[in-house]
Amino acid sequence: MGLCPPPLLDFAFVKSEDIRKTYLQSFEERGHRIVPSASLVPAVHDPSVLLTTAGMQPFKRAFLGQEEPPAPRVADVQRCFRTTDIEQVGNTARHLTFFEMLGNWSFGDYFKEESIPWGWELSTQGFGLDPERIWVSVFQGDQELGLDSDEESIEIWRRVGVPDQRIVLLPRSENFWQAGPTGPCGPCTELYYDRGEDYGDVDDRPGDDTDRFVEFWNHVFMTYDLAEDGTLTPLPRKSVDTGMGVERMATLLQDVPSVFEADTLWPLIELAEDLSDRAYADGGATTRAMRILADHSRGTAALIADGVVPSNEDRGYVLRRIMRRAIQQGRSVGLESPFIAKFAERALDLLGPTYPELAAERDTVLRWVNDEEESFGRTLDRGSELLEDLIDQAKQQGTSWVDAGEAFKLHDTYGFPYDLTKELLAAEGLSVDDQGFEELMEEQRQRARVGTATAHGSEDHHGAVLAFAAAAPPSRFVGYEKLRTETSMAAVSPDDGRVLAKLEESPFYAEGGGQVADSGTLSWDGGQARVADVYRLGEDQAIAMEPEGEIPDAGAHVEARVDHFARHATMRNHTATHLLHAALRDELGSHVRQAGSAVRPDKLRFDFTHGAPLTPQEVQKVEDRVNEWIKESHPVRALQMSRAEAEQLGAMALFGEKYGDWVRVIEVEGVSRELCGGTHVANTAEVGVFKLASEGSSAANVRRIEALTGPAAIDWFRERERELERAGVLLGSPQDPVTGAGRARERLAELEEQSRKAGSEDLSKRADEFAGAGQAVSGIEVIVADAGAGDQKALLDLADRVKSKAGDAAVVLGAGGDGKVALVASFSEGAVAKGLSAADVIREAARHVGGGGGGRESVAQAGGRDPGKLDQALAAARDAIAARLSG
RNA sequence: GGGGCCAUAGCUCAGUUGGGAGAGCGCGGCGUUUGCAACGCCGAGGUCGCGGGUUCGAGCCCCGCUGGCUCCA
Repeated sequence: MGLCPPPLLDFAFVKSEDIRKTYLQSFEERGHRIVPSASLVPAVHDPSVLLTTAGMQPFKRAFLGQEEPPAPRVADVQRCFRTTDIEQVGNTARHLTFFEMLGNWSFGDYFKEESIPWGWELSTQGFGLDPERIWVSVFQGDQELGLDSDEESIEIWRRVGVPDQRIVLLPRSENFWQAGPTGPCGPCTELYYDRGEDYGDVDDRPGDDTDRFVEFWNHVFMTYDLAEDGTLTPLPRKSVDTGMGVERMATLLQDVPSVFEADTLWPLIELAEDLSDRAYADGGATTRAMRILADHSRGTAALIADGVVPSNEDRGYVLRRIMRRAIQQGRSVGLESPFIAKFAERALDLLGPTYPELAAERDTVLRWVNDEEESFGRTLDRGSELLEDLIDQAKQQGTSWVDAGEAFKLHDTYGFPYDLTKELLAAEGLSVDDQGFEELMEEQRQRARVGTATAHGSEDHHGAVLAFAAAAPPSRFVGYEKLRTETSMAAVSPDDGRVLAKLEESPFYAEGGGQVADSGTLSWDGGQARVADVYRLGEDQAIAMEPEGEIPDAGAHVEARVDHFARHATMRNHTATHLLHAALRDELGSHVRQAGSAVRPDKLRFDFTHGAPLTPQEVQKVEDRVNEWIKESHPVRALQMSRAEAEQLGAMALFGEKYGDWVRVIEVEGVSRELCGGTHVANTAEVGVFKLASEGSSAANVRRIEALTGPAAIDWFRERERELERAGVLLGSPQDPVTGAGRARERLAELEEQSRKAGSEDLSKRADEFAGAGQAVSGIEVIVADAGAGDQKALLDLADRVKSKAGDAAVVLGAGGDGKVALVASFSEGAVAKGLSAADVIREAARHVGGGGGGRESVAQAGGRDPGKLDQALAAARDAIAARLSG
């Protein structure tokens, strides 16, 4: 290589900002288009991942050939989030959950010949790394794949000047990349930097799990398509996917021991030191806690800014977990809540220059972070109380441990961190069985996996539809302009009772952006079909139809007609959805973000992030606001503009937009702008009327509103009106149901009072009668009688009165009617003292009427189904009492 | 996607083989007190989340739903 030019960067002063700039500039100079980081929330079209876990994620569809890449050569810095190594964070010098990846990409453009030398050049000249300390790894080949070692890469490395002894061969597990069980894959080659023996052993090698050799740049060469049977077919367009971790590079270039000391994270550690009065370098536990706090709080800020909300499912749960871990670690070093917001703010300060879109969400981030810290505080308080009980129990029983099952329940059911359980127990000299706890955790994981595995099933069908659509050129969608078109059938294929069809030109909207697919008809010479569903396949679509008559051949002339009535209803609901979104943000705050929606002809459903139920006042204000906009007749337009323009105009973007040059923005003049591919009315007045029908929740911190517009809303009002009328008729005042109801209510109270009085008098009179009709046996007044009528409660009441009038008494009363029998027994203390048991007596009696019963010694009740035998039952009761008293 | 727990008076909750719906705080009235605090007595307040089922009988057992909490994927 000859003379090395002086490094562009001075180790001691290099900032992470310089690393990003150097990298991106270098690739820009090499013809790459620089694109902004995608959101941490992946595109809606990719349900396979929860979060953006790698730099290549946003380009996955481009690599798979399902989407056009923004350019043949692209470079970017991508924010990423990964929880696979979450347990390692804090323990090692390099593991993080949130990190940034620099990457350069070739979509069928350049390959190894360019990628490897550029990697070398930028590492040594751009970043000024010592060439002598750079090692590389190369794929060593794999028998199962039938591949030899990657000689091409080895040859190129030699050529740029890496000696053989610093080229290490690694197996498939390390240096062969694949996105999944099938699909594009290929060998990779990695650049390592030797940090010296201070960080490991003399005989360490790249690929070993120590901190001596730091992998800082991976180059993946997508070469083959891996089929299900394991065979490899060369890809028509070979691609390159590389990734360089910003934090790792900063660690190397700033010459600090771990990623936590690099400028991307250190200010967070400093904050922890300031607030806690403890030193990061102090010892194992403090160091670890501050590292976790730094990493997790940064991840928290980034996730929330990208629209994730703490919750108990999916990505919301990932967020909650790291938030709670961060809070707990903070507490463990003596921080006093609330403190997470301070870390989130500093994290946003750090991320802001690179990702202004994150910094813009500051208020939202702080709001959720404070909310969650508060609710976690409640969880901890409750858990502490439960744990106190366990500690008391253990002490009382004199044991030195707490059952693993109890500790697990504390964690599983009440969300109380296991670490904390152990810590608090240890302070009381108690322990818990770690292994038992782990076993219970494993069982829980097993259950979850089994459950998940049985859930999926329709993947095959999706694949079949994809394959069908791929066989013909993409359909032109004309549904924004036309609801009817004459075109020809591009492809037809039977599919599980229905028929898949593809049109050259289609007016049917395919399900997407929450809006359901259009319904309609297809007709051709010799038959017709109902359009049952329209599948969205990227930019393309396929139709599931239910034909009558002959099935047409591909190429047949067809007339496609959208059900315009349903379409127009859907358009009203879609525009209303945008109005609702805007009204919610106005009334509740800018933390409100769409979290899913369903726009259908009959109603609309809108999920959004918000931490509390809406008050009736809020509901009314939102409804009023939407109706005002409708009344004001705002024009609604669909605009095509560049992504940058849209951002500048402040269009509300949904999570996970794609890298398109042009975006479609729906503008409700003076009200809102949203990126949206759906169909809308031309003016808000067309919505007619908006009625919020229900407000509830779909997950923690996510509210769900269902609403109606136009005729559907009017139907709703009519239905209410009819109900009111019916109620009025029933209440005898059809004109004024409310007065009628008030009157009925008063009358009811009056009658109840009268009835109670009359009953009470009657009861008293009858009690006198029964009390006088007893028979004294061994000093106990035995009163057994048929009370005529009454339910359990009335009989009990009566029996108690009789008892209190008769002195020391054993009272058994029965009543029959309507196929049922009620029996009660009420015995005085004196009677019980003589060995009588009301429960025993009542059971004996109940047998005769085909029932059962029970109770306490002093009071018991029973029922039966044979009123005709009530006399026998009462006789049995009398006998039982007599037998007991005389015996 | 799969589990666990919870829902009883305005609030916090108790209610243990299924057998008369409770406590504390709060509220109202009366009393003691110059007044307040405190205390005493009396009282109002409940579709036991909703809907089914089992049973002679369900707050309690079973199923479904709604809402909340929580773990795992």
